[in-house]
Amino acid sequence: MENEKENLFFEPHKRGLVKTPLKESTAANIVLAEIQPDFGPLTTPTKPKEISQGEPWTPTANLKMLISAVSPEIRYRDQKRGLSDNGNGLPEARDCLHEHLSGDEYEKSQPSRKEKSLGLLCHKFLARYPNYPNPAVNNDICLDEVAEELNVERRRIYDIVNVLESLHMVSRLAKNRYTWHGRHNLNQTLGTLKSVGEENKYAEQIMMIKKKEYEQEFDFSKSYRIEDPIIKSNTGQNGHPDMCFVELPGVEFRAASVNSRKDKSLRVMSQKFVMLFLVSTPQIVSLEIAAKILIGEDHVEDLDKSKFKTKIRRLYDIANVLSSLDLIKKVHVTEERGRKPAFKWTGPEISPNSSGLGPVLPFAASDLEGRRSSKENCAKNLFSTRGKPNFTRHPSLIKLVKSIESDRRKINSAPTSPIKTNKAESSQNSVPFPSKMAQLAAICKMQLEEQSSDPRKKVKVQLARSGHCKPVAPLDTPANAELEMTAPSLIQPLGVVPLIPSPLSSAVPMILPQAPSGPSYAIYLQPAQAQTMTPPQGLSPTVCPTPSSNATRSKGSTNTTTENAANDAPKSSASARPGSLLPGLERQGTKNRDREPAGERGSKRASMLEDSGSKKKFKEDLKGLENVSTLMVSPTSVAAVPVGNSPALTSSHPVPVQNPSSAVVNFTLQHLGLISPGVQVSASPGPGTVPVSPRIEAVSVTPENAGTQQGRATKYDVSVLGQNQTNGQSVAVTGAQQPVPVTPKGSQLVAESFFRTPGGPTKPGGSSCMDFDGANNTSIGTLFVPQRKLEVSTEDVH
DNA sequence: ACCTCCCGCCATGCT
DNA sequence: AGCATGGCGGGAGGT
Repeated sequence: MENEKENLFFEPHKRGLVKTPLKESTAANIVLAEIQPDFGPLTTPTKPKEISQGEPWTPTANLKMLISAVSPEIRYRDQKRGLSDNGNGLPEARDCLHEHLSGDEYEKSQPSRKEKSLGLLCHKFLARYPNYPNPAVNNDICLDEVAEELNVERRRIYDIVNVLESLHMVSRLAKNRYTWHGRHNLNQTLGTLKSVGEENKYAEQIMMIKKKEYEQEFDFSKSYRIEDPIIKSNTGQNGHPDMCFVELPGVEFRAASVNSRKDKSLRVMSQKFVMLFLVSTPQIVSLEIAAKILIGEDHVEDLDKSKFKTKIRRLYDIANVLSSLDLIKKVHVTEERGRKPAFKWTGPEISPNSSGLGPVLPFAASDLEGRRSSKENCAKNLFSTRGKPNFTRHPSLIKLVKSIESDRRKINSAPTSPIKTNKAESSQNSVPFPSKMAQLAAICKMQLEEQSSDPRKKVKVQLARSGHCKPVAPLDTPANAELEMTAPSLIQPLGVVPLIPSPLSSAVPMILPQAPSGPSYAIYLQPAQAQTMTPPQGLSPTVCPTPSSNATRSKGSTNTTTENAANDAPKSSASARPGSLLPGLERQGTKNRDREPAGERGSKRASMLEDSGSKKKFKEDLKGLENVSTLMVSPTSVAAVPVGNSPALTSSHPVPVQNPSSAVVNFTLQHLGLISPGVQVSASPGPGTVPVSPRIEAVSVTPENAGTQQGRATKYDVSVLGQNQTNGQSVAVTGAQQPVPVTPKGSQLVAESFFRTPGGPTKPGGSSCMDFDGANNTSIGTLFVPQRKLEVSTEDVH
């Protein structure tokens, strides 16, 4: 029943009509279909495949598909094989080919394991939907259809969807059906996750683990136990209950039944994993540490090797999806002991609580109880943990959400129509370009960069633009986003607002319909604990360092660099960029940009794009910077930290998180060797604040596969880095030019389906930054870092 | 030999 | 009972 019903819905991207249940019939057919598309795109603009057929997003999707096809990995493989099809690397295509091929060829054609990777699959999946979908359009996703179209088992789709769900990029509508939200909620979600992570003292936990590791190193006799008592103790005992699944209004799980599943561990793990990145200063998290922390929360005691291994496996799964989203990228941290797989956050810098959650909490607390029941339905399971839900939504919000949702549903259900044509056109337009591949690559790259960079602004997208816009919505969106970008305020506000955690204030915002700039839904989840909790930031200085500069700040520099590096492969294609030329492409690029402040991205982009040569160089430079910034290694660090350093850890009270956090961060960094003792890292709070400025003694980076580069080891001076960053930032700022701001942000649309709360953005507790500094100073003095050298090498994520 | 992580069995829980 | 979900870990491809 539901199935049928679900089937009836048509997915936006698909051509609506179809939905035949029939298709299940033969996989072979499916395969073929897919293949065609894949091939087709390269040569023909037309989209053959059924999948995207008419969708508005098709063009984009096609591009993405192509890009993915062109991905370094694939190319690499092709080279090995000697295959050089244009991007035919896609598995599906191969499958089809099989029939025609024989023997070796067949083997060659067979999809390699990589081709079947979750990351690639996720790319394909993401290619189907716009980053910023038009809420007015039906954004339903039918898992069955997707699985068929992508020619994968449904099980795989669940893996992807679960992670996306954890980021609120999709929400479950019903059995087999999800609604695509894209990145509209991403910033908020990340802000919330960051807040939660801070509350949970993840930074401290990370420190503790590292500390232990160090100690162990020194003390060879000790065995390395995965489990960390400390961690354990920290968790939960501190009075910090585990967190609950972070939910955003409008994004919550709709199907109660579905929602109630048991633990949804993958979702929870995903959120926690993301939290680790958000709270750690270097924003590099090794799988080992992540696994330990995640395990620690649940059952420290049980830790055993197999459990650890399983956790690692899951983390890889999650990491693959996050990588596809350009939120993280794989790197390696090399220590004396050896290399450890790790991931670096390449997503947007998030302001500490953009969502404003922290403050909100208080209310939540009251609500909690009442809400709890309802909440349970929705999310409780997510974060299973202990019982108390840390975050919840304000009742009023819930109501609003419901009404909104209902509206949205209506809208969605409404005959959407449209869209595809535009896309098709756009896609075609793009086609004209000489080298499609190049274009694609460029696009991809850009997108990646943008995406990764910052989300800060989320724009809502609305597209209001007239007419065709709608259909095109997705595409348009980007433009809008850009416009909004101007309103970095969303994110930045942090600085402005005093840390004060005014719960109320935060709460209020939520209710508000949103300001134009506001991120999409607001929401907040607050921990049940709120009571105990003090607003995280609150404590300390309210001052925000860089309010004005936020845009420029760190994020731009760091993230950007990273992204650039990551994306390099395609670079050559940059030329394609000319947005004007390619509507479709452009749009995509734009989309990505949305998140960020226009300035940074634009500037970056511009520079990059301008000439490939310079671009390349630029890229390299960035990369170097990136490496540095991210990793910084300090060979000699010192060690030991006073355990005491983090009283907070031990203490259960709601101590001001930030202080501890900052201290922790510093501590952590030092341990890691990322920063030298003298150096302090600023927490990144802010939207862009630059995180680290430590001097790096030596960094060795391993180039990613992308080809990017060369380089391996490079040493950077801090000062240099700083400069670079600065420059970059400034540049970026100026660069703000993003093309297109066509529409006024105004987005009235907002009202339609989404409502955003201004609050989130505004409230940010910018404080964290400040706090950190203070904390750092103090902590720094005391901490010692063990000597070790760390190297980080970035690799492409498979 | 280790790192990744695909694959799909099978438990869980809703319909 | 049947089906949708998704936990889980064996084992194999990659490097």
